Amino acid sequence: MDVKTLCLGLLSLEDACGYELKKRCEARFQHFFSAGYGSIYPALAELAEAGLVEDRAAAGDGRADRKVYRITAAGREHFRRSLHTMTPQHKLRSEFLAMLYFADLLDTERLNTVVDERLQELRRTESHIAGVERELGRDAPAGARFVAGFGVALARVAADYIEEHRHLLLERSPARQPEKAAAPARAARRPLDLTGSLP
Amino acid sequence: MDVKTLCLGLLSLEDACGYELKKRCEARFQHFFSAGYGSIYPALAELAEAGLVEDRAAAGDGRADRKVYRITAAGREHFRRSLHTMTPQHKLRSEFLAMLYFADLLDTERLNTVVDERLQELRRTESHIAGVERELGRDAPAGARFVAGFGVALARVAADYIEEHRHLLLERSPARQPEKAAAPARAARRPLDLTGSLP
DNA sequence: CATTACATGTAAAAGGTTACATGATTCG
DNA sequence: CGAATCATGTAACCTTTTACATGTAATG
Repeated sequence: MDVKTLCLGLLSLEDACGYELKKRCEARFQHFFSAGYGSIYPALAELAEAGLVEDRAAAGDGRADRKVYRITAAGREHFRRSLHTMTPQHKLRSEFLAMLYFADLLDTERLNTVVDERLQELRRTESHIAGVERELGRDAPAGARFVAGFGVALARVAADYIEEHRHLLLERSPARQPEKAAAPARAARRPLDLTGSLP
Repeated sequence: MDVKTLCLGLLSLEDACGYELKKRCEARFQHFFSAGYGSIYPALAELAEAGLVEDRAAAGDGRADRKVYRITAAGREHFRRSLHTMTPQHKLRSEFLAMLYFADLLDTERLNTVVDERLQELRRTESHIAGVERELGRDAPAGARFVAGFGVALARVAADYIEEHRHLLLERSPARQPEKAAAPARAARRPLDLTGSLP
């Protein structure tokens, strides 16, 4: 599901202009999807060209003029069909975890800064989604509640794991320690085979 | 951290050819990073051009000839520096969660299939990383153990949450139920404002 | 008066995925 | 003997990110 499809989905719930769409993405999907103006505006233009949405100019009383998009019957049908057709991916790319994998190469201060920042972000996310969750009444769509609950649960566990295990990252492995002691730096390298179970 | 930097990192642990690098990514980083040949081979070429790695041809006894890459002193320094310079991102893009947000629009069968498949994937991932973790001895780098433990913990919680809460997705919200009863389909739409707390 | 929020776009660049092209060897 | 594994690469394509360009209005 690309930004285009997600916009269509959001428009299936409520009319909006591009700017609002971005705000809604941030509010609801913060923890698992992001979209910038650079992808939203072109996406809306393509949707309109395909007849899946229509736009009407709305004079912003006070604010700037807006272009409000409304989904068409064809758009609704298209979205529903794409939900049934696509194979939903779930992709994580974490430079944070990649970095920690090489924790041996980081000095203590840097390591602590990075971990602290990630922790803050996770706690912020956790409380933000918890807030969203609270505002959803019993009559809110099941999906919205499920997704919010999922986000809270995951953020909490991630933060807890990091807090409970971060101390392990400071126990430098004996194999690399010698470098500090002016050793020739290459002689001590013992290539561990971590290839793992599968291939 | 792009594929280029990650390759450099892997080469800081052990010499390898492009093919091996991909296998190692899959084995160790499966749950938070992916890289195809289409990004690894060009990355290695660029690293070599920049003098951060060197390659020597290795006659594959039996197998095809390989190009084995070894990190240079400059490469080691570059990698260490980039670990200290970069701002580590953590990006999740989940079409799965996006889809569940719109669970109202899915028929029961489709919903169950999608959820079951995600669950299987999570359980596979969980046991795979747990396997990797078991093979890491006490002398393995702290980062490798931390990252594996993190992966197991998260995969477990994600799967558990889904199993415990999936039933909620089948309770269709009353606001959308009328569609089944041949209602005009648009009249009943009550646009809930889910904009959320922040902006 | 300055900054933030509202509002819409474009263009270039970066990056990754997919498909293609090729070939040896091993395993069942 | 056919399939899977090992092995290297290229090129087109798709998407997203970033930077740019512009302007109003509310807020502090």
